[in-house]
Parts: sequence; structure tokens; C-alpha cells
Amino acid sequence: MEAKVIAIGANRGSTATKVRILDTAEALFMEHGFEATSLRSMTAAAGVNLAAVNYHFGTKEELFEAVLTRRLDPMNQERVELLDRLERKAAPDPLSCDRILMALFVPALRLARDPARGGKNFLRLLGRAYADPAPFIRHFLSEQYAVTIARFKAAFGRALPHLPRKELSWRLHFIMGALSYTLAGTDAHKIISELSPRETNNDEILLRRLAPFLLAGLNAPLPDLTEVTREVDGALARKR
Amino acid sequence: MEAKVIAIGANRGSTATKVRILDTAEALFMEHGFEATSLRSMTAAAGVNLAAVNYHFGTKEELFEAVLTRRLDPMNQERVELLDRLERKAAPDPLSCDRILMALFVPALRLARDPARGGKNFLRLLGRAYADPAPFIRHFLSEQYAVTIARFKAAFGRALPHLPRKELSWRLHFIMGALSYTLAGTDAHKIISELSPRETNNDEILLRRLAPFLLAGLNAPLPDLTEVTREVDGALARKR
DNA sequence: GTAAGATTCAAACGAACGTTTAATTGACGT
DNA sequence: ACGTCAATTAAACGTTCGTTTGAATCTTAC
Repeated sequence: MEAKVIAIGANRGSTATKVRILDTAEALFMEHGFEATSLRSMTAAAGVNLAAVNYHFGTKEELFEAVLTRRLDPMNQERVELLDRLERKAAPDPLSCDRILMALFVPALRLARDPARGGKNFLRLLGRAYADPAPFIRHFLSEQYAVTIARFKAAFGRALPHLPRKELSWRLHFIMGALSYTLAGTDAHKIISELSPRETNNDEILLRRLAPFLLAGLNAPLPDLTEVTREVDGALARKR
Repeated sequence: MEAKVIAIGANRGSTATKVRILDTAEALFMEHGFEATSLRSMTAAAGVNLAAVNYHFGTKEELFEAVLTRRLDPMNQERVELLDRLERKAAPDPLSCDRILMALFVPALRLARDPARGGKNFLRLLGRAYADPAPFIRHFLSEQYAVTIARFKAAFGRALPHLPRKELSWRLHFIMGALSYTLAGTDAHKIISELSPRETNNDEILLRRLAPFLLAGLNAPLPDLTEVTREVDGALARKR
């Protein structure tokens, strides 16, 4: 029963308040972005005092980082662990691209499926954070992702030995772009339209459509830059 | 000499001030985002009075829309015109996917190349706007893009008759995602790293690497949803 | 039971924001 | 030369923001 004592003790003090702040902030940051979410509306929605944020987290920026870290750290750790396991299983052959993509997607899927870990809301928040111009957000994200990205890049490098590393860097960049944009799941869905509400809300089906798309992109033939240049210039000239 | 007279007359009134506001706002909105850019800092940088924004544009939101419209309208018009011309040239055959992608990219390239039209700065601003949670921005963008996207979707539909329309909608969504994320060109570049500064600043080479990637994605085999489901579930189960 | 410490609370702080106002300036048609 | 009107200006408006403060309340340990 000492576990219960610990739990009660933990809940009574600050933990309950901190969790409620994190949960509410996660939802509001997702809905309105960092700047447009005021601490006043957030603390009111969470049912805690305004000063609680500064007391428990220091500043609004530190709160935002705490919101991200809570979900991001475990997810990235899962990604690397899954990649390790799949690579060991495939050894001595290099892991195929689709398996590497799986290691990238599955932990995100698990997170999206688990309401207790924020579900889809957090993934959308993450997608938005990727595009946020605030320097502290970008600095934070690049620090959080540096090791994970490097690990996956090395794996892709073994799976695609013929692909120049620079080209691989770019394609990884495109992958992260499509992934974050898709996860952000803005109402930009509506721009394309004709997507049923059931599907726009189903991150699982969404990622399963995205994976083959990106896999084909990874295996695309190398761009013939000179020829493309001529073609584009032709189109440009024709236009004038 | 009447042209000069007209020019002077136009400059004397409001035009010069309006242009300076638009130019400066474009740069600052790109650098800091909509919310984080204050009218005070913007008007100070532009060398105009604070009240000039409200006088000439009404509100800050309307200023933002004016900044976007100034570049976006001509660019999208160019895109559709180029698509029309290429389709007429290919008739009666349907236009190939890579040509359609060209019609999507070339006007953006032209804009990026032309410093007088905002150059790369505007494309970055556009990429950021795509991910901005502010409702008025998303509403504005979807209105601006609705016809253009529909036009390109129809073209892709003719080029890929075997592809279910729903799948095509998603792949178009992925394309717009990778495109806007790439154009946004955040310092997220640094996450992947190993990209030389010369290349990260060269939107032309960038788009030429992106095109083959997306083209391959468009032609990817249809996802076997059932099989993928089993695989993912397996990975999920194994994890527990 | 009481002292010590952690947490909550209402209130206020100073700064910055978008917007409005009213006076002033300058150019143009007549 | 003068009246008209668009444009600019300095100043102020009212609001909202993130953060701080000091007292009040609750938890914990002896």
C-alpha cells in the first residue's frame, strides 16, 4: 500500500495541478498556437490559479517546452528502440526502407491511439511547432530531434547505399515536412476537400497512406539537375 | 513625360507609403510570424507613422491578407495559365505528371528568383502561413487556393486515371505539405544538417530535388491497407 | 499541536499591443 | 488664391499580456 501513499502524496501537492496545466496547455496550444494562447484563458480552463504556471514552470516558454517534452521524449526513445530491434532482427542485412519508416511511424501511431498520452492532439501540436517561427521553439526542437534524426539517417544510409548523402539529407527533410504537415492536420484538409470527416480524423489510415508515398519518394531516381534546369528555363522563357 | 507625372502623382499620395508597409510587413511577418510582429516595430522599420497601417489597410489582419494577395494572386494565375498552355500543347493526350508538377513549381521559382516580387522571402512567409493556426489565415488561404487546387487536381486525375480520387486527394495533400514545409525553410534545415548554406538558400536546386521525390510518390503503388495494418499491429504488440 | 515548508490565491505591476482621435500638413482643381 | 480632401502626425485610448508580490492556506514531520 505504500504505492498508494506515494500516489496520494504526489497528487495532493503539486502534481495534480501540474498535470492539469500540462493537459489544458497542450489542448490550447494545439488549437491556437503558442502566442495566441494566453495564460489567463489557459489557467481559467484548467481551473487553477493564474500564478500557478509561473510557480510550477517558471515562464510561459518553459511551460511550452514541458508540454512538448512530456510526449516527445518517450516517443523518440520508442522510435530508436524499435529501430534497434528491427535492425538486430534483420542483421546482417541492412534494414529495408519500409521497415525504417515503420520505426518512424509506429511510435507516432501508438501515441495517436493513446488518449492518455494526448492522442492526436499532441501530434497536431507537434506539427504546428515545427512551423512556428519562434526561435526558442525551433532551438528546442532541433535539440530534441538531433540524435533521433541522425540515427534514422544512418539507417536510411545503409538501406540506400547508392544514394548520395546530400540527396538523402534532402529526402529526409521532405519526409519530415510531409509528416509534420500531415500530422498538423490543419483545416487545410478542406483545401483539397472530398476527404470524408471520418478519414481526416483517422491518423492511422492517414499515416498508412503517407508511408507508401514517402517510400516511393525515397527510392526515386536521382534528379538530372542539368536537364531539369533546361526544361524549367524553357518554361520560364516561353512565359515572357 | 506624362508617365513620370503619373508616377510622381501616384507616389506622392498613398502608394509609396503602402508599398513600404507591404514590403516591410512581408519581411517581418516572415521572420517572426503574424502574432509576434507588432505594428509598432513594423511601422518604425518602414519609416511610416503607426496609424498608417489602419488608415491604408484597416486592421492588422487585413494588412496580412494584402501582403499575401499581392504575390499569391499573380503566382496562382501564372500556375493555371501555364497548366492550360502545357495541356493544350499535349492534347489530345493527357498532360504527364512531371509537366503538371512543373506548372506548379515554375511560377513559384519565378517568384523566388525575382527580388522585386519578394523573392524567397515571400515563399517562406507563405509556407509559414500554411501552418498558422489563426482561423482568418486558414480561411483566407483556402479561399485563395480553392480554384487553383481544384484545377491541378483535375489535371492529375487525367494523368493518373487508375488512381482512386480519394487516394489522389491525399497525395495532393502530401505534395502541398512537403512543398510548403520546404518553402517555409525554417532553420529546421539544421536538424538534418550537412546541408551547405549555399544549398539551403538556393530554392531553385531545392525544388528540383523535391520534384522527382514527389513525382515518385504520386506514382507509388496503392497502399495495401490490410497488410500494413497487420504489420503495424504486430510491431505494436511486440512492443508491449 | 505546532513549526516549517510547499502550494494556492487575489491583487497589482509595468509594459506592449491594436486601434482611434483630432489636429496638421500638403497637393490639386477651380 | 483659396477651399477641398486625401494623407500624415503625435498623442492617447482601453485592453490584454506575462510576471511578481505578499498574505492565506494546506501538507508534512517531529
